[in-house]
Amino acid sequence: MPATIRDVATHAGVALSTVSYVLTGNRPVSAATRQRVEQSIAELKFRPHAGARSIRASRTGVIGLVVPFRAGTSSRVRMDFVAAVAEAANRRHLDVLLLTAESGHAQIERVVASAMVDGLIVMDVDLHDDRIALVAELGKPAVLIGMPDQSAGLPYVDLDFVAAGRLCARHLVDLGHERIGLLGCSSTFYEREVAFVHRSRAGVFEILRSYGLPELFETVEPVPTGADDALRALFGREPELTALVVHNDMAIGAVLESLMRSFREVPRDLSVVAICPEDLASQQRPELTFVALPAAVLGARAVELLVAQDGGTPVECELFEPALHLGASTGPPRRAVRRQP
Amino acid sequence: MPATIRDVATHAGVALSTVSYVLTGNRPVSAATRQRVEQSIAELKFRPHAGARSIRASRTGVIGLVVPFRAGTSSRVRMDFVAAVAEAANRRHLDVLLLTAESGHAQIERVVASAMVDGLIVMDVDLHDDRIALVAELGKPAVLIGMPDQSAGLPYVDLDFVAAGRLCARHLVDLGHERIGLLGCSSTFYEREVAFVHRSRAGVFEILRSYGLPELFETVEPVPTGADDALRALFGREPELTALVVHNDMAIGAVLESLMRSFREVPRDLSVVAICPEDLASQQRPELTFVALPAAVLGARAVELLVAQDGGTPVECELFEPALHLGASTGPPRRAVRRQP
DNA sequence: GCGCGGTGTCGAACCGTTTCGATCGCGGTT
DNA sequence: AACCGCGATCGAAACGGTTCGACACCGCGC
Repeated sequence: MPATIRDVATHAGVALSTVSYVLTGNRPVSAATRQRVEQSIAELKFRPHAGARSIRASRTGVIGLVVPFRAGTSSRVRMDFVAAVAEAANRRHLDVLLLTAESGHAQIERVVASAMVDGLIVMDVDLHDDRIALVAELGKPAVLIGMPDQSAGLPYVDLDFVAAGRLCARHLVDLGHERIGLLGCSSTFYEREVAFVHRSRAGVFEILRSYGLPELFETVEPVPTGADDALRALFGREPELTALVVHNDMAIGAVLESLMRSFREVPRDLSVVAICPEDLASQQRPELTFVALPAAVLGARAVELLVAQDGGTPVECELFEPALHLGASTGPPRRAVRRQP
Repeated sequence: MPATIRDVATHAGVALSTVSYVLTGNRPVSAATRQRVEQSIAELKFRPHAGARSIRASRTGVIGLVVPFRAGTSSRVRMDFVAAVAEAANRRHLDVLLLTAESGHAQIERVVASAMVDGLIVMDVDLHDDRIALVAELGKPAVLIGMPDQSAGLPYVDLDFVAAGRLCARHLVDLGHERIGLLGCSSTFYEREVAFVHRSRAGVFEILRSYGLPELFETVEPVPTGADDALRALFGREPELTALVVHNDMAIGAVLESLMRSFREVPRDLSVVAICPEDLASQQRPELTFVALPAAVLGARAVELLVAQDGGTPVECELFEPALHLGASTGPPRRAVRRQP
């Protein structure tokens, strides 16, 4: 029912191939002919059939976004990434195919092997991620969002979470804190060795160790009492706790609320620094000192690295330098002591 | 480079068309032949080329999910819907193309006209939504998530938000509350006439009016002070406020926290009932009395209505009956008065 | 022994596009 | 006047599948 390129050719009185050249620009067409063809295209409301096109052109204009929606991880950061990738793709005139199957191997393989996508962006990367080997051997352009331990030659973009962890811990140490706790994501993240949670913890611990401070760490589980439980455990191990690093965008609000309920005032009784998206930090009371997680930038950058690969550009990774933004949630401990490493 | 159907045919020693029949099942094939062909398919790791297939079969196995990521609406409910649709689609062996362009007309038209999708699911429907006319005249199967004022013959699934609003208000009235406030979404939602926020307000107001109670309403803007501002405005208009309906999944936590900061205890000083996803309600302190927003069910149902349309089933809409779940956040006001309509 | 219907398989046409090689018309050289 | 070069256009062959009509083969009843 819809018009085909043949209909356009007939209507414009030219050869079918000429229409194609107008469409693709793969050969020069005289201005007069081009105009006639374009008019016919408009009149017939012609749209090239994406499938037919993909078969010869061997590209689809679609990128696959691998983002497993695992149960209980409806994180807001993830959503920011998806939105950023989609927007960046649209700017490049690409569409986005969502690949959300939980253990997505079969889906990834199918979608690539049947030529539905030109490339892949893989989110939610683990340190040892068996999807990486799969994606690498599929031979399509691909970019990881998140730095794995070995990337099998795939490019990645990521925030330098080790540096982010260091930044948070050092800021608190510099303020004079000696008992600093880390609240992370849910324990399943650590068991699965999700890259970013591991790295931020490594960065925090590195600083604490270098100052001879204890490595206090608790996960925050995605249950109603998660924040309460974690804080109770932390204070149980170290009653003198004076500062907190929080790397868990879903739990930040609950942590602050839990502190309020237990009558600990931030930052008077407890300093808090978070690793989270900027707007999330500025929505809290008090406004947080935080290391920004620039999901929009990373997502957009991933798309750009992906399209660059088509151009044959050699693989390049990008690790973004984190920055600490001072807010109203950190200050010196009650009895400040400045330490030397 | 990848194997084609011709390679498989040669390898298996059968005609090309026979392989196709094994693949599609469009004609009977003897068990012996089928087995030989399947073996060849496996050995050659053959995958039918999706584009080539789509051209004759005139279906792609992809559905388009229209979900504009408008700035500042990174709502968690939206994410739940996306996840639910994706999961339901996967179960049906369909893939999901994300259509997120902000004013998506051009993108929707392009994707449908170039035969990239077999059907559309449209989220985030407004009362008067000009995308509906567009989608309707494209002539592809489509399902709306959200009930518009006129659906132009398109089927929709939605929670009955008017009934949900009534349920919340009536529950509070039944408990004896006489000064009930409604906290809605951001004002842009009401200006755009997003369907669900309008309907829930209509339902709440309907009950309040029928009991002769004042219609107290404030929007909660997506800014750090949004919840504080809204509550201050509400108490400014009605200092005797004893109950709250909250329909804003992004603000619930902030509202509760703001109440706590102003030393109002829930439900002793103020009853709160929310319209939100179940797990969000049970994550709050105290656990909320709420009307569940069953995103997973609605999303899955939308996919089913979509695939049913291919079978030529006549269009059917589904409006889900809301249910009130009692939690610990509602109770009688300090001085209970039971009212008659 | 022969025609019959039904099953399985084959070859060829077709889907809508891109792309290759060839042709055509034209102005400028020699 | 014949020739060359060149840009614009054309026709036909791909691309990787699906589908239609025909045909070969089989056991069956007469």
